[in-house]
Amino acid sequence: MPETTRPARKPASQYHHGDLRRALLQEAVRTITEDGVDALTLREAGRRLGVSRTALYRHFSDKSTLLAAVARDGFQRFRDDLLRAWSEAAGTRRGFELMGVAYVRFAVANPAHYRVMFGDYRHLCDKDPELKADAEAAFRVLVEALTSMQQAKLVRADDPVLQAEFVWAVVHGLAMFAIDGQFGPESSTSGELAGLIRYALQCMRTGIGVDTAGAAR
Amino acid sequence: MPETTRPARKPASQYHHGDLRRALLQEAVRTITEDGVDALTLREAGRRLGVSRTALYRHFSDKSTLLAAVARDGFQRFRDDLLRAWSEAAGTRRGFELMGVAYVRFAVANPAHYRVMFGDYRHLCDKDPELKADAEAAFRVLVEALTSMQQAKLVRADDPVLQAEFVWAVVHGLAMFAIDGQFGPESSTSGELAGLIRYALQCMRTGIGVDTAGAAR
DNA sequence: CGAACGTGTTGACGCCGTCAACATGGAAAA
DNA sequence: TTTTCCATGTTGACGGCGTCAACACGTTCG
Repeated sequence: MPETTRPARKPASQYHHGDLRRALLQEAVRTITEDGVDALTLREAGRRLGVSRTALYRHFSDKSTLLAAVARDGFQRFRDDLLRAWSEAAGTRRGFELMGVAYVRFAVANPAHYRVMFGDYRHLCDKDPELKADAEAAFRVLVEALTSMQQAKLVRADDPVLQAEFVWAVVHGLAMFAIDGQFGPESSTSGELAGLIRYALQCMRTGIGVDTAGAAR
Repeated sequence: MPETTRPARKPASQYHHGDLRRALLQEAVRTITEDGVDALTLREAGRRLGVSRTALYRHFSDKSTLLAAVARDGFQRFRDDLLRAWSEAAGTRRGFELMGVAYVRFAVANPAHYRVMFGDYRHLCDKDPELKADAEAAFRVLVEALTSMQQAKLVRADDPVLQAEFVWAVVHGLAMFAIDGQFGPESSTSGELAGLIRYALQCMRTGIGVDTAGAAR
């Protein structure tokens, strides 16, 4: 009758929650996504889960460790999204663009979560060393996509890490525009944003493409 | 001493501070730069200035309004830096690159301040509408530089705002790398960073330059 | 002179993160 | 089986925080 693994049971007595760590992480992500990171409160999270205010300390050493876990969760979902988009047309220019769109879409759909991931990355890494591995795993999707495109002669055969860092910079910047609206004089109509994305993709393609004169300097 | 429940008060000479608003802003910038935004406390700021914990409320409506003022201050210095770098060789490719370097240098020199500026831009704009104007003024430096380079036929004559947004995205991404270290496998030796910057500048130049085949799509 | 007002002060409130001490109950050891 | 142990959850307490209300001071202007 039990569903999953052995520790999965919460009978009459709810003294032990079952998987409080997971529930706390999930609740934190929900709160951050819905109301922003400032709205995240250990006490309130406990309240919502029907658990006391300090129960959390059995699973996270303090608040910023919880935040680091939120960031890790973000990088994992993020990597999944990128990978899914890429594998929809892997090895092609279209797959690459799908990945770019998936990137911006993630940031737009989870702006607060995205900000946690990149807002104080260094400090969070100190709190949970595994965060770095998750972040790098997401980044590696991009590096490997570029590597395979290099083999297909779709982009110039530069150092793929450098190339990936450049591409990341562009797409991250686009994501920030999408999240924050723009500095530019006027409206943030979604058409504007789409135009910017198209333009940036074109510049990027020209910048790293093979169909271009090589490198000076 | 007369007797009317009179607690110790400051000497009359210091009762009015003179320019408390400016001092508070300056102190907030200092704290954020030295110890990060989480270390900023209204009470502590008051303490450091020898002023009571609520004196601040005569000059800022709440804490995030103070933060918005910090961001404005940042955008103003930022604009100055960009403008100074550009005018060192205005109208030339070199001036443009100097500007890029100045951008990253600002972010590296003031990482926490930089994060306040871009961390929750939208929310801060709600708190102080003039922030938007300051941010746009900084952005305009870039737009105007590109415009003048278009006239000199140093870059392609695309919509200068779109072009500036693309360039901003690249440089902002580089700045994030510089602040956070990288995701990439290895160390963030300053040589690594310099290499990335050089590579990105080259890609960017190819991407927006005139010496390239025009636009597809 | 006195009233009004901008500026700075104290007191109080409720919320927060965190620590220490205690309670509980399932699993391992006896 | 019974006993012990330990991971997990609870209550109490502490100091710090942002903010509001009420009050004090000193300048300025009628």
